[in-house]
Amino acid sequence: MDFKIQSSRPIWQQLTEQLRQRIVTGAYPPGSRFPAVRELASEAGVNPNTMQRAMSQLETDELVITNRTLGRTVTDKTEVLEEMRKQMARERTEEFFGDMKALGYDRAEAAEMAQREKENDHGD
Amino acid sequence: MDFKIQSSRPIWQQLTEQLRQRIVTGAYPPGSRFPAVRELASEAGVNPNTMQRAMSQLETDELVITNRTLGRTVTDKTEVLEEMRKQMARERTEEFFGDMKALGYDRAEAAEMAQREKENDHGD
DNA sequence: GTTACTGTATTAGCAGCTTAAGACACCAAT
DNA sequence: ATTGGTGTCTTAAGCTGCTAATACAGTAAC
Repeated sequence: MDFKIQSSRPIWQQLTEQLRQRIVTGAYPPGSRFPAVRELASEAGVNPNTMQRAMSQLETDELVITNRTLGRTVTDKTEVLEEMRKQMARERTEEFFGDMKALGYDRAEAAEMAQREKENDHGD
Repeated sequence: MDFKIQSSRPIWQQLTEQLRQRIVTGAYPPGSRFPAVRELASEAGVNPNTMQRAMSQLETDELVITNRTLGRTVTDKTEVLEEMRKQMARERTEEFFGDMKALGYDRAEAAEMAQREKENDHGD
């Protein structure tokens, strides 16, 4: 799974979001070693400074623990991870309702649309 | 309904989106006079140049017609408006599925989550 | 003709994001 | 002791977005 960057938003914010997703979905297993700044910067094709800024946010979320000279480790508190994952899903869903409301669809109509569209295979 | 601006994205893009939403939902009725650049800039609290940039996008969408010195008019093609509204709704729904997929939810689980969350009243 | 309102264009300056190129302190392995 | 890998910090440069202030051309009302 590559990093997907679009130009309209700050890169470091997009990287933070996608790193968060990788962690809560187990792409970087709980308790395991987290990749180095320079390594992920190379993978994403961005400057190490930019990746550094993205990573520093993960600490605030308590998703990683930083040992100044030893690298980072993914948290091993699986309850925190699962709770964060559910919370992010709820936020996305509320954003969806909010966007649909701006288009004139109430919550029931929005949910119905999701039910209808889920069948249409938009496989990448 | 006020304009809602967040700092992380270009203001003119956010304004364009919200103007589009207003038009397709009939907040500015089909065929009616569209507000002036300086007027909407004042309402949104942004520079006229920024609002100008946002409005110029609406012309590409054929949602407004610009008469160089007479102001702008909302299109009277209601079929275009309704089709655009449905298209925007489908796009939002697909974005929702995409975001949820990144969190480990397939399309069925995402739709189910929308069904479950739609009852919770998050009234503003 | 004068006034007031349109959209549009120009110039300048400021702030934030990103990159580039380093440098430093700390730790582990050899 | 040396080497290599950590996170972190600094400085400079370039780009884009946004604001501010101003100007211009066309139209309508009087």
